[in-house]
Amino acid sequence: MTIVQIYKKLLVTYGPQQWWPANSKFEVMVGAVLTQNTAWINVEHAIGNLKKAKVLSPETIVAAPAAQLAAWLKPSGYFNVKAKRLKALCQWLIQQGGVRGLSKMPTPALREALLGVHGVGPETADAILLYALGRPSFVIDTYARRIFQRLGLIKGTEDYETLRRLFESSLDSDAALFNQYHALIVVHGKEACRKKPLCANCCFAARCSTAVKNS
DNA sequence: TACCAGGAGAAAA
DNA sequence: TTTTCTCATGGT
Repeated sequence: MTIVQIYKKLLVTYGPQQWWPANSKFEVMVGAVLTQNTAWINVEHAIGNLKKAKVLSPETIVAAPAAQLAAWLKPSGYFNVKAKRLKALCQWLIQQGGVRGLSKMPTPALREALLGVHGVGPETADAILLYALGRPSFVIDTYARRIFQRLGLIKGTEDYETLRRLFESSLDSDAALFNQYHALIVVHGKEACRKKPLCANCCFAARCSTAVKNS
C-alpha cells in the first residue's frame, strides 16, 4: 500500500476527525508542549487548571511563579520540565508579537525559529505549525512510526526529518490533508494497534506484520 | 505490579 | 556523533 492508499483506508474506517481539540491557537500550542510523552486526558486536566486559574495567556504564564505553574501542570506529568518549556515558548511568542506576529513568517523560517525555542523539538514544532497555525508541516509521532513500520513502508529507525520528507513528498502540500492524516494515524493507533490481542480489529490486518504474527 | 502515553534536553559513551 | 538517562502523573 502507498501512503495515499493508507490515508484513504483510514478515512473510510474512522471518518473525518475534528482536530486539534482546543478553543484557541494559543491553547493548541500549550497542548502541544504538555502532550509530550503524555496521554491527552492528562493534558486536558492540566489545561483545565490553567483555565480555572485564568492564566491561559502568554503574558500570565510568563508572569506566573515557576512553582505555581508547575502545580497547575501537575496532572500532565513532567511538571517541572514542562513549566520551563511552556514559559520559554510563551516568552518567545511575546517577542514575536503573539500568534498574529507569526503569520508574516514563511513556514521554513518559522519552523527553524520554533526549533530554537527550549522544549520545542521537531514533533512539537510541526504540531504547532499544523494545528495552531494551519501550515502544511507533517507531524511524525510514535503512532506513525509504529503503524508504517508494521505495514512495511519504513524501517522505523529513520530519523524524524527523513520520515517527514517521505510523507510530505508523497502528499499534496495541504494543511487540511496533513491535519486529517495525522489525526487518523493517532486514532488508529489508539483504537487498533494498542488493543489486545494486537490488531484484532485492525483495518490493515491482512497487511500488518504484527497482526499476521499474532493471528 | 508493570507498562504506556499525541518528546525533548542533558549527560555519557 | 550516537546512545542512554531523566523527567512524572494517571489510566489500564
